[in-house]
Amino acid sequence: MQLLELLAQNPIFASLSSQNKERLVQSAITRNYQKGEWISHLGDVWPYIFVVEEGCVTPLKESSERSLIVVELGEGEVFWGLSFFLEEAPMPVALVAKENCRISMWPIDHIKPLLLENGQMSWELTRLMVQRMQYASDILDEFAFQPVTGRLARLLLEHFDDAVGDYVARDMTLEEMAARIGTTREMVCRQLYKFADQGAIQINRTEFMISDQERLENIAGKI
Amino acid sequence: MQLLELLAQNPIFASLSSQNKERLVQSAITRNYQKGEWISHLGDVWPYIFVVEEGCVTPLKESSERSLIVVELGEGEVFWGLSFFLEEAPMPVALVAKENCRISMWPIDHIKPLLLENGQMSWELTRLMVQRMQYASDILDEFAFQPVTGRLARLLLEHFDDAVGDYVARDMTLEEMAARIGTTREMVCRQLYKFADQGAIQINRTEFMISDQERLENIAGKI
DNA sequence: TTGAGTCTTTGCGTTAACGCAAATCAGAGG
DNA sequence: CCTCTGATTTGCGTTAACGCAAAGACTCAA
Repeated sequence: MQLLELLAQNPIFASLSSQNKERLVQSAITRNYQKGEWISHLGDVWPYIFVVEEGCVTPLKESSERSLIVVELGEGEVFWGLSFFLEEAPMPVALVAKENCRISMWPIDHIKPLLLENGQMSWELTRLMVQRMQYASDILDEFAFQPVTGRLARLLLEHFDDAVGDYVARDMTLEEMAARIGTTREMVCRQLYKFADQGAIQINRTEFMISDQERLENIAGKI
Repeated sequence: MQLLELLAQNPIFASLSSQNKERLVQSAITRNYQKGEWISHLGDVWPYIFVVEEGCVTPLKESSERSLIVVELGEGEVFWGLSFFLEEAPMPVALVAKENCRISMWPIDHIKPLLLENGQMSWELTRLMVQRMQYASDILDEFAFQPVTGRLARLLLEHFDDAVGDYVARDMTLEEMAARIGTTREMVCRQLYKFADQGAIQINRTEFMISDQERLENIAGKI
């Protein structure tokens, strides 16, 4: 999709005059990234806001030995570095291209004037921020209150919703699942086969299906 | 301190005309809460923004059997329910009075017009939001990557900074510490005495001191 | 077809975290 | 001073989570 169209469809940019939108398209810094390439690093001061034009970007946290995939940003989604709003604030996540992708970004100087004079744009930005807060809050909930078992069950339910009653290819590696729920690939593997023992799922090396959704939901919610 | 003065000192409200500030003081819903009283509950739709006039309010998360104290809001600090910005969004935390306190709050209808016409106010609000994000992100980091040991060490360092080299009263219960780092009081107790064994702190039933700050910092950072 | 590289699976041993219950202690109030 | 209440401490047993290493299986390209 054209950048202009993406902006028009995004609640944050939609309220701008078409002249302003055009201008943004002109001034955008557009870049392509290969799968696996790093767009920015944890701790960077990275004062940009960007929109994903094509492909998929994943913000992720890292420590020695572990990483945590926080979310996936697909076409049309907007994200920004904290120092976009707060000078010197370092990135709390790194940005990595999950697939080959193209993003368009703007430094704060290009956007702040628009925000200050355009209340609606600020408002929508604030709303998006609140959504992100809500999301972050849910993740924290899981980490604080749910054991690995519950977090994995939840991941399966939301990521493999088309696997209810049907075998589908396992399109996430154990490593990736582990990174999404904050554990190790071995743990994920063991848990998967434990779910299978309990009859909630069926699994083999390459395929997978949710055979008893309700049971899996119980595991996700209550244990 | 007078509400008007609190508003004047708060970055968010400071940019308003004094007339608008006066008006806010007039229209504020001011309430007193007893220590331990609940101001709002987890999951409520609570479309208010408020400032703590006196005392201390703690947002906390709850599950059966556990609770997690996210932060403490002291005099002059501002907080809001998510549905202040996002209709129907439920509170991701409950609000509890940590001490007797007084807060002044406003429903969204009173604030939104100010935000839309006052870019500076929106901007400051956004900045505060970003700070909160950063904070939330740090908490998530701890939960995802740090074991109980590290989280507790960190808590000691930041909450008992006056205990470096001096005995101070233990003014947090084990239960409270547990709630701050997401574990149980027994775990906290055991860990404290383990720190003492390692020579990082000295502790008895009522008092406590950090005898080797550096060692504690090592535990907080690296383990 | 072979071989390197990548994933997955599993066995084994270790440490972390937990839950329960009993024992102990400090402080408040009579 | 005595008692009661609530907080702390500790012992014990159990489960969850982990790390390492080895063994299979699959992919892709030479």
